[in-house]
Amino acid sequence: MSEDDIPLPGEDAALDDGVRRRVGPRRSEASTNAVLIAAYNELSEHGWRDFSVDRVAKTAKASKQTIYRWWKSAACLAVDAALARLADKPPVVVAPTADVRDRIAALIEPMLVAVRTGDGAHAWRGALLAAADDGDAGEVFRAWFNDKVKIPLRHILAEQALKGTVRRDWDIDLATELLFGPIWHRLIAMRGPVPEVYSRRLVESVLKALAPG
Amino acid sequence: MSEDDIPLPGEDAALDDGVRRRVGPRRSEASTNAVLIAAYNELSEHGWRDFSVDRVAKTAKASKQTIYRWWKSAACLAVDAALARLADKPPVVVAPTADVRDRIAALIEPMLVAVRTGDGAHAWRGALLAAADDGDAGEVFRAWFNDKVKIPLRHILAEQALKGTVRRDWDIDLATELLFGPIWHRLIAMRGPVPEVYSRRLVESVLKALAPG
Amino acid sequence: MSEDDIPLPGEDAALDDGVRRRVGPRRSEASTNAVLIAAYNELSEHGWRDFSVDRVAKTAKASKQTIYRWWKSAACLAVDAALARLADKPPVVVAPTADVRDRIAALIEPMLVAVRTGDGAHAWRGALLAAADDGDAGEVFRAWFNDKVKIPLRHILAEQALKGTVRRDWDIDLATELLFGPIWHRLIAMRGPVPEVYSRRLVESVLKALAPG
Amino acid sequence: MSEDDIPLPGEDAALDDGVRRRVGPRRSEASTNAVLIAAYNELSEHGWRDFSVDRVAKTAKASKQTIYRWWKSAACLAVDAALARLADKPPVVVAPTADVRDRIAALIEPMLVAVRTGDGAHAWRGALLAAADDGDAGEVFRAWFNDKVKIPLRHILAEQALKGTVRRDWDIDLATELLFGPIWHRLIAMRGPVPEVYSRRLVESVLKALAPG
DNA sequence: AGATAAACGAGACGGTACGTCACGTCTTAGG
DNA sequence: CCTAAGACGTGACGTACCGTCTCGTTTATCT
Repeated sequence: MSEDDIPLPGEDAALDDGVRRRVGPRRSEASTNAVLIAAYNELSEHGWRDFSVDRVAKTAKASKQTIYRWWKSAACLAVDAALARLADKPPVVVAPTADVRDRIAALIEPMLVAVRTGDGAHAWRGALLAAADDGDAGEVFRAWFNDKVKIPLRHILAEQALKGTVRRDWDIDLATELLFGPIWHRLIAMRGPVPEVYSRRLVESVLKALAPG
Repeated sequence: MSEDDIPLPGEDAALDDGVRRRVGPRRSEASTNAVLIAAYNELSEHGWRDFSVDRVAKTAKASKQTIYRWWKSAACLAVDAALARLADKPPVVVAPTADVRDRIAALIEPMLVAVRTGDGAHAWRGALLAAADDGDAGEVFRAWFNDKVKIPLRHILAEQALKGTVRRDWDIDLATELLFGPIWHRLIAMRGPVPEVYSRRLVESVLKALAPG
Repeated sequence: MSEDDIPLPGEDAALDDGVRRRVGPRRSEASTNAVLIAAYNELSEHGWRDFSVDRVAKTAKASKQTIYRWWKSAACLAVDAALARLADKPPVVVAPTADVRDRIAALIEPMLVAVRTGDGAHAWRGALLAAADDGDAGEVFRAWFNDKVKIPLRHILAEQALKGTVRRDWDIDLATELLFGPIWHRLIAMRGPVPEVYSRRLVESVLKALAPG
Repeated sequence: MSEDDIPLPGEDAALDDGVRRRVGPRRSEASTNAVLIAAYNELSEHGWRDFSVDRVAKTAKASKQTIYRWWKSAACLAVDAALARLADKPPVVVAPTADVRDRIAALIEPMLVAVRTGDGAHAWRGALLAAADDGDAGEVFRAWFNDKVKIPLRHILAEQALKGTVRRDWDIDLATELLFGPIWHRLIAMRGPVPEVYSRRLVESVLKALAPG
């Protein structure tokens, strides 16, 4: 969300000639980070319905103006905060030659790790609710989901279909739903944590559902 | 939620002998219904985060006190409103001798029908978010879910396990997650409607995941 | 207030002939007293603005219906409660042949005694405010004031005017104001208690203001 | 009340050196005035018990938050509103060499003028009740009373005592009570207006009570 | 002895207001 | 031009009372 509007310091917009584009200070990285961290904690402590921008501003020692300048809505901030926390972790790298089960598991692993702890579950539940409540926030979430899950999964399944381990009329929507739906069920509908040894089962059920024949 | 506290008029608590129960006016059925309907509409129009008890009270021509008297929280009211709407519809009846696929489909059909329309999807999305946000509301939802889905499904799967069409170590949690998770994914994460021809696919993936061998 | 509407038990309305007047139970004396006491305490604890009929009903174990049946408004109840407490005390009796100073002092003494204690001051302040706020309650108070103060004082002053110790054009309003105004000033404007040795001073200033010449 | 907390625009706090005091917007003068006027009207229309901050906010087009930010309580606002109205009028100026009767009369004249009209009487009755009901509001009123009445009167009486027209053991409390008590009696206890030609009589009774001998 | 009617306790009801909190916008002064 | 601070109008929160009402019980009088 935020990164799309105005470049963070460092990754300044390319200016073709010597013409100056903007004067004055750029977006403050310190402030941005403080807000994201405060928002994440706000989510994990107060959930989505009681998520308060006022409180985030106060704990981040940022002004509300600053928050509203860079995020469209509280919901966008909430989703951004959860995604930013996810992006902080080192990515799970799996060789393209690895077992298909491991490669699919790598797509859900980061989220599963994130919601393992109580705080993480609370925060992610809140972010999900924000994405469900608000159109813009929903788009932010779905853009991430498309990028990090749907497209990679599509590649994997296309490959497997060629190898014959996946039926020819495989459906990417069915696959993603079977992979993530159970997580949402645990997180949202059951309001519980997501158990540790879980990813294998999810991968298994996807592969069974997509198995040829 | 509401029905548990004080009986609605008509379904008065059985009194064995002449023992007096309560004096004074009973809970107003008209008011209860008006509130439930108004809450349902509020959910479908404003979603969960902007769900306003003030507005519900105003449109139902009820006082907020009356609402808070009978529902623990706005979230409980939201969930109750969605469940009440569901309970209004004639239940899907399937003979115990029917095909297992039809019997399982009957468990998800009411919800699928409810979220088919735009309003229904909005309202149920809101109710789900409410159940996710609030502990009490979550319990109301899970009690319903247990009653109407989990227990019936357990019966069916136990039967099938005896027949050998379902593996012996079947897991009721896996089954419910595979049945409903995809619906939550569509409704919450994708913020979209749930497609018409869907229930067969859900049933199929469950049966595949639970198939013996 | 209350006594005017329906007779208390015992002082039943005279019925000329054998014609039936009313059936059923009469006004409950126990309930009436409990309400008056509870109202007095309510006044002394919560003042007038936070005087709550609900609370009075609860502490008197009376129903609100019963209260509203016998008193026009909360203000009337408040004034009635204070006056009833005053009427409980044995009246100050002074012989008509006593010194004029003592006879006038006897008119203010009961009130001065009542507001000597902290509770009494609170309660009477509340009752005064109620009488000031509400027309009906004001009438109740003024009726009492007229009965117990103004008329007796008028008698005394008329006598004294004949004797020549009071100017011929004496003004009953001036007299009552000088007698009670200072009490209101202490009670209302200064929010304080009324000092012990006070009545002599009040009487003195009245007599000085009304002295002939 | 209000003026003490944060300076109104214009009367900014003196800053000795270049030290910064506060950033951000200052208290809105327009809003303050609108609230005071609305509160005065609210008092005169609804009295004290039915004084509604909601209504004041609505008619002043101000938010309740703004009201509670600058006034401790509804009672404080009520007293402030009446005092502000009084302060608007040009003060009654009397030369220190004028007749003592006129100088004392000047102390009660503004209030007498204020309560001459029906609206004024209603509003001031309300303000008095507010000051009687609430400790903080009482202090605001008494501070004003001390400033504008008690201290000036003390000066006058001290002078007169030296001249011998007032007894040596004069009592400032007795004096103020005799001056204002009758006004409260009319306003509060009798719920009536205060008659036009009144101030002379009040002054007279004070001087008589304090006369030497 | 019923039957009748009123008073009672309890408390639900539609309202209004409370005092607080958060929203998103706007204003000020510093860097 | 960004930032922190924070005042502003708007409106919702959950609670407390208002005065009216509806219950089922109790009590007193009349047939």
